[in-house]
Amino acid sequence: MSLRHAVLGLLAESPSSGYDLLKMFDMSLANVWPATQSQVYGELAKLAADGLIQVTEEGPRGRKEYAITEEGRAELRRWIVEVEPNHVRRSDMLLRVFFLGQVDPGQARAYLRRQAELAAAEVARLEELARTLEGNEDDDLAVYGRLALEWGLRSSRMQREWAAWAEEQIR
Amino acid sequence: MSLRHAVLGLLAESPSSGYDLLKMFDMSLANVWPATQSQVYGELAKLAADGLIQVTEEGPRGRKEYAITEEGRAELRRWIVEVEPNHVRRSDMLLRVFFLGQVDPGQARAYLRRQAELAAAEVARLEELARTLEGNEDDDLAVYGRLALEWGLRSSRMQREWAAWAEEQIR
DNA sequence: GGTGCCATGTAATAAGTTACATGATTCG
DNA sequence: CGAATCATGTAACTTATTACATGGCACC
Repeated sequence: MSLRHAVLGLLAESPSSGYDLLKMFDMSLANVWPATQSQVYGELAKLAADGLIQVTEEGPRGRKEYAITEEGRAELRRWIVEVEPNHVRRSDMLLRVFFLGQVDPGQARAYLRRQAELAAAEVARLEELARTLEGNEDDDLAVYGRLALEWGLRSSRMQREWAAWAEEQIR
Repeated sequence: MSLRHAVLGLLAESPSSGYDLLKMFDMSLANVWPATQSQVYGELAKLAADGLIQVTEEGPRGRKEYAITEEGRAELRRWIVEVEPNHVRRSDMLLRVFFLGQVDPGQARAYLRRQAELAAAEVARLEELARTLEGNEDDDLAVYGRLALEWGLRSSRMQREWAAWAEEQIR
């Protein structure tokens, strides 16, 4: 049920329309919890039905602005502090590693080299993103988003180094 | 479509029944691509219908042993070397980080401390697992599984250190 | 007047989880 | 003979993806 809490979390920051939320998903949550348009609109309807958010304004073109309710805020806090993050993580990148014995060693090394390159590119992308965000420490989302970004950086660097190490192991 | 390739990969190693595969999923792939019983049996039926695997033996209690076909092996190799791993990764642990401004700083720090502890426990679990597996380098799965295990170790250590760092940032 | 963006929704499909349902065989 | 384990399958539900469908408004 994390999509629900992602929407709730964004609305806790500021009232927004589905369209606004979609942009926020693409800009700030894309690396952590991507969501599609159809998911967002559907979830907004359910959250409103459950009283966790409300329509506060209707604008042009059928625009509906939603705001979080007190009940919604309580639910968000409960989720943050009481619900254990679910630690199951699927990785088809690692799944392929298990089966690298099925291809020849040259291909296996090439696969790992490619993963190292992708990770290096990701490090560059995130470093660039960090520069873009620099100084923008106004809202909570930006402050705590930086912590998440740092996680991404460390994770990508780790993957780059692991892949290089793993390639070495295949002889 | 990774479940399909996970099953194919295990069958490439040795012919097995659904029941056998389920145990392999729980033992070796649990951290990388978990699967449930109903998924495995369903996928076996589809793979057989598509000619990528075949029933090679019927045992007691309706046991059906499946083996990969040449077609299946080709598809597995194609997937390993030609299909780009999908790099989207959802993390409700990091999603909560974005919204830590919604709870008080003490709770935010407690959250990060808890994540550091969970990561430390995971490091211990994987180190123990590495010791258990030591010397067992007979089959490809064990050899390449070690590479995946190393990824898990590095990842958990990174997370432990990141969480400790992040907790420090909240003042 | 037309292009681009704002804005919302639905439908179909795929993937994953949980629960239900059943029965055979082995071993002590 | 009873318990544990082996063994397979189906159904209901939830979550996520992709595609379809529609139309208003602003600005040039």
